[in-house]
Amino acid sequence: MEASPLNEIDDRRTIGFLLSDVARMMRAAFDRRVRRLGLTRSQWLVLSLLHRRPGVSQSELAEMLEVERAAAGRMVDRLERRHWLVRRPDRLDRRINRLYLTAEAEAVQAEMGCIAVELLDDAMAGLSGEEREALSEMLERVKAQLQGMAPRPAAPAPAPRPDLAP
Amino acid sequence: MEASPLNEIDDRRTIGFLLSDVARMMRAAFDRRVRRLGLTRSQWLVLSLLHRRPGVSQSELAEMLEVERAAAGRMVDRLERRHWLVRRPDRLDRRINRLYLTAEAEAVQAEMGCIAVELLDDAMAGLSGEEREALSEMLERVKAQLQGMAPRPAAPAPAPRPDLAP
DNA sequence: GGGCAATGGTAGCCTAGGCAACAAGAAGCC
DNA sequence: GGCTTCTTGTTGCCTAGGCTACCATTGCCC
Repeated sequence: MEASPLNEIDDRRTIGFLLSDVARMMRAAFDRRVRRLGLTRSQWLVLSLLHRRPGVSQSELAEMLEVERAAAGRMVDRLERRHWLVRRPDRLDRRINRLYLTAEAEAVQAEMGCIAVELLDDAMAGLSGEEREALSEMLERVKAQLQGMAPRPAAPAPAPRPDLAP
Repeated sequence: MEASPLNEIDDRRTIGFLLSDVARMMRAAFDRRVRRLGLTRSQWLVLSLLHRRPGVSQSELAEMLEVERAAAGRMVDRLERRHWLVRRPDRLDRRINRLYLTAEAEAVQAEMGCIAVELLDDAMAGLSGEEREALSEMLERVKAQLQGMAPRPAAPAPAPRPDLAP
């Protein structure tokens, strides 16, 4: 690290900036490719999630997206306003909204998935298979580290992911 | 029946999601650590840039941040409103605003730099030096690839101007 | 039963960024 | 000179997300 030519900007080369740059550029590229469908990357993420788990609640959605409940709620607002999904009250617990895709959303969802895969392939074109493997493995480690640094809301439950099927 | 043998896309493990997750978490962690100073990560980025290049124009700033001019302009608005920087008109070109840090900003800038380095160190704690090197090298390659895919302002124009010169 | 804590969802305010349209100014070209 | 074109910056509208405070409902515990 002492070897870094610190005199000027090593800055933008720093992993932190690189990470945020790459993430932003990927989101932008995705949004650009799918704008004609009237959706964004984040919205597609919700759709694809709901496709595989119809009926989740907003809180569950938020947790799966790793996002605040408020943000998830607003996302649902936007998607509902455009008829990509519907909220339906839970029978037993009147606090809960259960979320279901509309037919059109189901139709579009798959197409978006293809686009996502294509984009990822394009973006990773410069990396070999092994490198991609290594990259995602390292990113997972970094993510785990960051999760450990996050402000744990309550219980630091170590392995609370047994089975969520009711 | 939490999908383990699921042929569906690995979802959250996919490099794309990992990237955006990690980037978001790093930004969040940074913001959390420096909120007491009244700044965010993005704002600090501007400050540190202006520290080393006082007098840049907004367009130059936008370019260095790799962000739209509008976004940069609003960032400058916020920072000016809180007296972290000042706009000063260029003598020769009345379109241009030149940007300069205030004294307080200069003072804070360094401290934030330390926090950034600390955070990065924490986040990367699980990676060896070589791995960090490899990671940033790969990210740079991905970024270059994405830049190549971006809508180049110059060339790709399909000549939407059917020659209006008489 | 009744009270209190936890949970689910919403609304308000904030930063951050994209895209598009525009005004003012500067530059280039007759 | 004047006309056209490019640049710089701003504004408006949009998504996206964080944080806080708040309401309604549920559950828990006594």
